[in-house]
Amino acid sequence: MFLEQSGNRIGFGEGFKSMTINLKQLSKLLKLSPTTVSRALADYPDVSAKTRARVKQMAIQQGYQPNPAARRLQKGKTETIGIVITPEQNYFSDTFFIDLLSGISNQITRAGYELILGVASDEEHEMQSMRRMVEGKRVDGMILTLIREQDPRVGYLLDRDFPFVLYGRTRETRPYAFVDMDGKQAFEKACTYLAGLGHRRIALLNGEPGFMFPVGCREGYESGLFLSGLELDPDLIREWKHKDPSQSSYRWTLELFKNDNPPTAILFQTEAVNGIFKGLDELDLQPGKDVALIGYDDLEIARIHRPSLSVLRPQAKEAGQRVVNILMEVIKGEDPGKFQEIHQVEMV
Amino acid sequence: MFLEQSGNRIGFGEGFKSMTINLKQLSKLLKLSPTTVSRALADYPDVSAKTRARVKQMAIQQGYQPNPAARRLQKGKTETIGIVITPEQNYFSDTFFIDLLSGISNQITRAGYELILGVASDEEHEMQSMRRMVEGKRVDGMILTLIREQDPRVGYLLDRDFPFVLYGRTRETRPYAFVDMDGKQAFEKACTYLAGLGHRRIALLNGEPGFMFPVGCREGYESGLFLSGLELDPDLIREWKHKDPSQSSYRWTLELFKNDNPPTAILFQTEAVNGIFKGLDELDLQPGKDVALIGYDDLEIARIHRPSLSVLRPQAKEAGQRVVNILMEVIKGEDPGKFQEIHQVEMV
DNA sequence: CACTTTTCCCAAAACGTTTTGGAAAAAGGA
DNA sequence: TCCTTTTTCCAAAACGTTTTGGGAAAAGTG
Repeated sequence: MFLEQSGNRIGFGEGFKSMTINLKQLSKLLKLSPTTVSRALADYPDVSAKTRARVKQMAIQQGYQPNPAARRLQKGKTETIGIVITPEQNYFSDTFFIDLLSGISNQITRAGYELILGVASDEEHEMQSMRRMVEGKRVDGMILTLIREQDPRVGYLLDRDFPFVLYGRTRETRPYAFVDMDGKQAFEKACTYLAGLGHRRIALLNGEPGFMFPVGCREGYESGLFLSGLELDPDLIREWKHKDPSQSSYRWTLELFKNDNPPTAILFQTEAVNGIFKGLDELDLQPGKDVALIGYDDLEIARIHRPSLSVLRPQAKEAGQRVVNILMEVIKGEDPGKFQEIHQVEMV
Repeated sequence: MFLEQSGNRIGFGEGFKSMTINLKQLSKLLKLSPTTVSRALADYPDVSAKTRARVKQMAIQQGYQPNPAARRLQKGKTETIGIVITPEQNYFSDTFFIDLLSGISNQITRAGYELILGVASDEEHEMQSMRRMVEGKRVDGMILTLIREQDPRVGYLLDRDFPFVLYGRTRETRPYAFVDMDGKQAFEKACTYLAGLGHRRIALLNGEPGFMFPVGCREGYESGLFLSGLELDPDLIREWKHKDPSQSSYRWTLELFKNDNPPTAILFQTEAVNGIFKGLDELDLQPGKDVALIGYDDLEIARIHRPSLSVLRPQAKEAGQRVVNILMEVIKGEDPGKFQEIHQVEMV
């Protein structure tokens, strides 16, 4: 048994592999018990101001960092939260998701937590990856994105009373926490705006059916038409599917203009942008001139290269931070039903 | 002291919060010592085949998973590896990076490890995030991407003998492990291919100076010109900068065609694609017809919507898997210098 | 049979924290 | 002064694993 092998500082020739100092070693240096040092660092009131200061100073000087594994074991918390992303869904076709992730990550770090990431190729692996995190006691909470109308993940987590927050919404009667963008309001605004410019034929190229977000967009679109006194033409609404080339945004764009009375404006979500441009190009229509376009998401393409395109820009970073703050509350035991936020979307 | 509060299975009304079973509880169920159960699960030879089978079956039946925190504390390994990404660099403008991440994540999961993610807005935070992981004993190894010619991260990790693998290369004399794409060979091939088609004026719109990858691309470009008997015209080489609009790929595209003897083909990296298209559009030049284009990276735009564009497609997913496998070896103590891989890039 | 070897199992220690439940010393109150 | 309260510290237990160092029983060996 050799407790004294600290070996710190009094340098060997080579750089020591992470001269990691212990609570025990630190306490020895301070001639205090580990208990006191631990409590000093945690600002417990039962350690005098003087020694607390002394401890903290020494801790900094020695570069002491509590071993996370030990800490987690004792506290019974992992201090990490999990997220699973799926490449399938074109996640990264714009800066939106990275902004969201950025907000999430920063806030998590600020809380001293860790973010662990799973990448799943499909719905099944998505669930599998999440179960590994939850059942393997690897996370204290989950963040869910790309929510479906019927989302098994939500039921799973609710069933076992596991903390989570949705970025988005789903059809579920039990209360749960979410942060969502107001797609309805955004599309309504965009629609009335276009109508105000004189457009009478406004098309909606809506996102993948099965997901929740397009539902709101459609509601907003319909409500916008109604408010503007325009009637809804089902032929001006299309839903593209990611996996089916015959129902791609490109195809649908071409289809839209086969109409005897073609649209003069199109509302869509970001993922459709390339298909739309390609389609318009083929039809010799100039975006912004022959056809007005308003897309949802802070699209790089739109911002830099296509001034002809209006966008609805969600504040993704802020939303990410909110998601984390809420999740922390839920982990603490707060009622998830209290946290249901719908954020407004600005039009640019 | 209440050791018997297992409370498993014999259900209460409500679903128990993650009926997490213990090694101790499991061993009690089996009437074995925790030691034996642990060793049975780890396939130690000193437990009989019969009990090993019995243990494993019970473990599965009870859904036993070892507590990661406890395991990590005891083993002195975190069983997690870290990566820091930066939104700045347009990381997500194409599927390339998500493919890389996907390969990394899957392989890490397969090894029973965890991937923790940092998102840093700039170089400074990038370093900071990495230090937190390394010095906070939160990871066993690091994966680095977007490597600069002079990259302080590499020096930092080498100095403290911490395991890491680069996706890319840097200027550093000490041996280190990396997986890189052969940008030189790819651009050389592309260049000679274009020359073979009769192009005599081939431009290079190269990536951000300071990063390592464009260096190889330029070498390949120059070598390709040489092999084709073409002479190098410095006026056909431009380097765009992410932060400087006056040196964007868009601006440079316009510039290139102010030349008395303008290019008939352009080589570039993916990030420049939008600027180039915008520029060509403005000049009334049709991509693929008036100007041949070859871009590096598996660009969604190119694949789906712009058949006129050739691409050099790195096998990002496979590369990600290799990075992880190599990192595992380095963590085991293998000499990093042994692992230096340069992957070929296919032209599509 | 007596001895050695092999097979199979286990008690105890260890990993590095935080928390629990005091206890000694100092301060306050009469 | 003596008793109570407050302040300040600490020893020991606990978190849930894996590893160490045997030890008892069973199986070979002569």
